[in-house]
Amino acid sequence: MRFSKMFIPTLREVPADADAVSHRLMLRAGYVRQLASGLYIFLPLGWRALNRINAILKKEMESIGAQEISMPILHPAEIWQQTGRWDSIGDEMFRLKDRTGRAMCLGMTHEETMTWLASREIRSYRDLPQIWYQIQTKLRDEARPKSGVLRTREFLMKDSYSFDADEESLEKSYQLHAKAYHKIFQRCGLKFYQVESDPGMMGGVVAHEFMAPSPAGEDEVALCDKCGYAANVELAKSVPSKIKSEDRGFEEVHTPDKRTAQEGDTCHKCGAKLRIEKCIEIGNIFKLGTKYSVPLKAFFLDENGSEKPIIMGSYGIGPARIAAAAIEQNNDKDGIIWPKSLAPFDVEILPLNMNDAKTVETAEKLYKGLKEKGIEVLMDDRNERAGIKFKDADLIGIPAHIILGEKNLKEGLVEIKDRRTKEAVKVKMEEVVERVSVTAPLSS
RNA sequence: CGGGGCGUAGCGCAGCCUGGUAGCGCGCCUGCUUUGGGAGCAGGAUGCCGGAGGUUCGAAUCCUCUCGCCCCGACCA
Repeated sequence: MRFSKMFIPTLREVPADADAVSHRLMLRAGYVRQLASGLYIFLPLGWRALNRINAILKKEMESIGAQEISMPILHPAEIWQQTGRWDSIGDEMFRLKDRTGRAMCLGMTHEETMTWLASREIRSYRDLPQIWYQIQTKLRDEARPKSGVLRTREFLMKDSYSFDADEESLEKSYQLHAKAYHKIFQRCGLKFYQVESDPGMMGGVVAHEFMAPSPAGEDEVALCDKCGYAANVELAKSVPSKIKSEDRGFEEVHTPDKRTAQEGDTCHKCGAKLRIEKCIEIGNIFKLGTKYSVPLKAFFLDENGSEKPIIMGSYGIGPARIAAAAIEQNNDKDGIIWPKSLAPFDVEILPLNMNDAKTVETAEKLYKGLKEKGIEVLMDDRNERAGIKFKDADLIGIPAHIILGEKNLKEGLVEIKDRRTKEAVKVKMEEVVERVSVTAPLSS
């Protein structure tokens, strides 16, 4: 795409309201704009990055046999009343009435609708197992939206739901998801941990969260570097350090079976010191059992003809959180440094002087050549000064820059620069396309 | 929902304490010059000072109410 024709409103100055690094950079680099508290508009660059994440999600979900469907986001109250969550969830649920006065709500998640579907369509053990997923909007009236795109009131979520005949089969579905999640986050270039977590309102027995370490995160994870134990501090098993508890004095009320792990505590498994790290929750997986299938009457007949509730699991990933976490983990003073798999474009061409015929001609040739190789190219064809192009390119964070300067061109050379290392190599014009197509990922 | 902060030009801010009819930087528009790290000169446009009510001869400034946004906490499929 041509920069001159694309809507990329970069900001020189830091918007006052943005605090988290990812939030600041997404605003400055022209990826998002805020409509209201907790409501974000994704601009062309932001939407491209999100779609790259979604493509990875789809591919990895399909590879474990999950089937994509699409659920409404407007739900009738009845199904939520049947599972009891209509009453157990408070102000966080957006509620409304339709014109006839029927109570409705906006979907915070889709266990109810998915289970409703299963209850109508799945009758026999022969229909199982199933995994259904969608990438769908969720709405939650958050008490406090914060940190840009990290905690919003409306957001996209990849949510999948497994339907199995028994516990062993559920375990398989659960492990398939865990493995797929590892692949997904690896492909997204994230540093992350899988940790034990509190099922919370979901009401299952087993749950894990996928956590991307970042100071902007809202969660804390207790990690043992020695034996690999990792859990959300909310339920991490740990041995409190004596010295520490004495320091805290008598104000501290000890509740031994339910305490939050703290820095300095020791691992209950191996006795080594636990480390606490702030993290962004980028995904979670839950074993739900029959919590939803029983109230919504999602039953099937087993081999012996006896009626049993479907055993369920549910699994979520927040694409916008992946994007934000990737930025949190990959940036420098000049801007974003996208992992190659998530960048809105593979390479950016910077023709420094658009008034120089040779520069323009070469840029056009490279632009065409790269596109023919299936490489996503952004060409900064604006009639701007070199400095502005460099600054914007660094901000936007496309991993590779091809720099066309007059002097180099006279010798038939162009520069290929790595956004992360800032190292540039001079390459013969004719070799550029070949060279870049080796390093840049073809969009897959 | 508790605590704190902030709403003045597209963005960042000053002005408010001590009322007198709105300013700076960047951006934007025009022209010329410039073109390897956010250019120079010359001209130009832009404000319901978040909203409502009040005090006053006079309100961005003082008072009351209200709306919005951010941060801390509580909360959080």
